[in-house]
Amino acid sequence: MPRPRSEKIRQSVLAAMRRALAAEGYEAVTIEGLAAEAEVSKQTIYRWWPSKAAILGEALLEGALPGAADPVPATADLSADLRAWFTAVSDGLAQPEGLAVARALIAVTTADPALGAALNERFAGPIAAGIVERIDTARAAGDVRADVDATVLAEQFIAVASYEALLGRPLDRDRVEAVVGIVLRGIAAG
Amino acid sequence: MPRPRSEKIRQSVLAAMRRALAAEGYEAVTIEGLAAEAEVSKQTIYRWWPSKAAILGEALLEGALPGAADPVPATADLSADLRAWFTAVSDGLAQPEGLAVARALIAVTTADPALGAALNERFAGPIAAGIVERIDTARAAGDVRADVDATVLAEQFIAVASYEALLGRPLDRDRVEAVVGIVLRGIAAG
Amino acid sequence: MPRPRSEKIRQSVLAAMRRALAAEGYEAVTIEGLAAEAEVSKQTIYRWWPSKAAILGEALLEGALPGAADPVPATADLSADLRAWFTAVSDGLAQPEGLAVARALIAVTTADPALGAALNERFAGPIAAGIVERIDTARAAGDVRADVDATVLAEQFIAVASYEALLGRPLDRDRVEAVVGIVLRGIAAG
Amino acid sequence: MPRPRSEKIRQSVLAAMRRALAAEGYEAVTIEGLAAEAEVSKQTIYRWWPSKAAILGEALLEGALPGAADPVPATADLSADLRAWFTAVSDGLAQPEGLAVARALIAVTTADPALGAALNERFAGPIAAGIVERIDTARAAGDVRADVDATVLAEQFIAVASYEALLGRPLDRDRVEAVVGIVLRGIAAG
DNA sequence: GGATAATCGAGACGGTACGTCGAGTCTTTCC
DNA sequence: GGAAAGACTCGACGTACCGTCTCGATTATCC
Repeated sequence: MPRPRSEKIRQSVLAAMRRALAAEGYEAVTIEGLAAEAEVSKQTIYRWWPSKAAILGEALLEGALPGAADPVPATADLSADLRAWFTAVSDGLAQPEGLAVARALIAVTTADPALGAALNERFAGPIAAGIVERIDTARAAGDVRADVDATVLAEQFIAVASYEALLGRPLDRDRVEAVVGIVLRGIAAG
Repeated sequence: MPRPRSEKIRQSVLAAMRRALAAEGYEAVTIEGLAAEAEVSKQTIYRWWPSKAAILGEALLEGALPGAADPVPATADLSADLRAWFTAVSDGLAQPEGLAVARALIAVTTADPALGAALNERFAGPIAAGIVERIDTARAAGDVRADVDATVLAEQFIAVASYEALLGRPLDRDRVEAVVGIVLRGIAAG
Repeated sequence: MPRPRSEKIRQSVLAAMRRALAAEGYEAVTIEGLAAEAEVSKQTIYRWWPSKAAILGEALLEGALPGAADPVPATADLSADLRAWFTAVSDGLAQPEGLAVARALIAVTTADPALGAALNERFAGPIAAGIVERIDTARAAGDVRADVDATVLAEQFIAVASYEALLGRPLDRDRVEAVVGIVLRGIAAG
Repeated sequence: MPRPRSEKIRQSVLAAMRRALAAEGYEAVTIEGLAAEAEVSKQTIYRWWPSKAAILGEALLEGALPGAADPVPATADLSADLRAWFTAVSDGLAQPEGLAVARALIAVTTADPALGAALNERFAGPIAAGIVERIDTARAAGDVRADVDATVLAEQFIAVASYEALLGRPLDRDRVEAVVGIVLRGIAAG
């Protein structure tokens, strides 16, 4: 009997969050401002989301996520694949929205580590999984040493990307090359 | 001619910042709370520091900084040296204060990228320099490939440490081992 | 649609103002103190009143006002009537609250002449009107000279009362007698 | 042996007070502003004056005081004399500085009745004395009834002037005429 | 002609209040 | 019952003056 939650409202709040994120940065976003921007009452926001961070999480889940949208290619050439993928990620972080989103994710995590960890799991998890899978394929093909921990490696890429986003200093071609080069040699089969 | 600035007050504010950081996290720190904790008037804080972040910066410059206090050893064994250093850094981030400080640094950077970059330069810079120096020594000794960019490598370590601090998931022995292992093989001479 | 303004809060702020006025005097009244005393948030006060003076004005409009409560009697004896009325006014100013209110009115006026003039119009106006009316009646009865400006006369009484309130030196019987005596003779019909 | 108090400084503070009074009104005057304006240190002000009001008092004692500078004329015509004097007083209150000074006096009194009473005694006293003297002369000449209390009468004039200053509505020719007319008839000998 | 002692400028300092902002919660009315 | 509108409490913001407190640096006097 009760009136169902309005999907339109939900979308307009998430959209407002995405816009605000790019425009002012996560810390500067206020629930009040979001409500005004989305033409929704504060109460409605508080009814459906427990925190600003939760809105961010939902907004990211539904919007384009830099990195998430970049699946690791799987040609026969591991080196070229990683290079291509990492380049795509860097390009994503070079876009204003991509940078804003990544930073927002970092900001949330410093404020609420538990939630941050959950969000991270949600977003970085699949990315890491993609890399691990690609490495495993390469290992099966004999291109990668048997004792390499693919998880550690995936995290290394993610850490570098995250750090560069934090500093707002996206990696250029050369640095991508250098990072991939070092790591690849580190894991290449004897 | 006027009464000189009180060094005692300065120290007590910085100490209050360090205590608050460990106890509540950077975002939860309040100028008002700081003033109360340091038994100093708000006005005095506003007179000498332009922002919460500036206090943090100064507090870090004068207090123990995790990582900064850990110089890279320089024995004949590059592998052992990096392992020892990175272990020390990880241990620093496993301490509550070390973790709090690192997270605070990250939080500041998301809120004010320019200032964050400056602080980062100030703190991460010397650390990176230490690593670069160690690598160069190793290169001179023929242990490292000539074409390796030591700067990229240093940043890789810092990025990993930073990312782990962000997630509050300090590296254990095995992960340190894995990271150093991969990187080392990646740069090892022929 | 929104929740309506709370009348209870409004009353409790006005009451706090009246209490504070009598206890400490207008200048010593603080918005912060008012909020605490009325158990209301500062924000709520700022939402509804633009200034301390505005609260005072409203408080007076609704509370007992010395002088306002004393209508000019209208027996056949003009002299007795004015004497009785002016005695009542003096008695009002001899009460602590009456004195506090009168002084507050004066204090507001020195700080914000425009507002003060408005308040004065609001409070002194009706009083003056009462006197003017009584004089006109007397004039019709042939007790007062035709050329007397009743307005000037009314203001003379009010000015004396105001001045005595300012100095906190309420008029005693004899002075009331003297003032009324002089004025009455001055206006008596030939 | 010690260096004596600087008269120059004293004067410059008093001058600053007079200027500030006319420019912003008594309540808006701050010790800090006074110090800046007079190019004197706060400490020096606090050394020599216990309060803002004390500075005002001293400034008035030495500066031109409206009314104080207007002695009651003493020709043979009491009516003309009072008219002339009260006109002069009204004119003084019509000047910006005169008005500012009178209002400042009133403001001080509402804030600190005791000090206000003292200042009033100091300033209004001589004026009242002048009127009383003139009335007494007139009485001796048989122009004024024997039973008239000259003090009450003097205060009546002062009260009217004060009230008009408070409201910032200086008396014009006609009102001066009306006030003096009523009072004079009220005290005229049989 | 120094020594000396209070004056003075500058401004640091602990307070108190200012007026504003946003976080969350609550209440009313409309749909 | 969902939603808009906005009243309400709370806590922090950054600012302005208050009155007190050091600090040199600067004079007048008096030996």
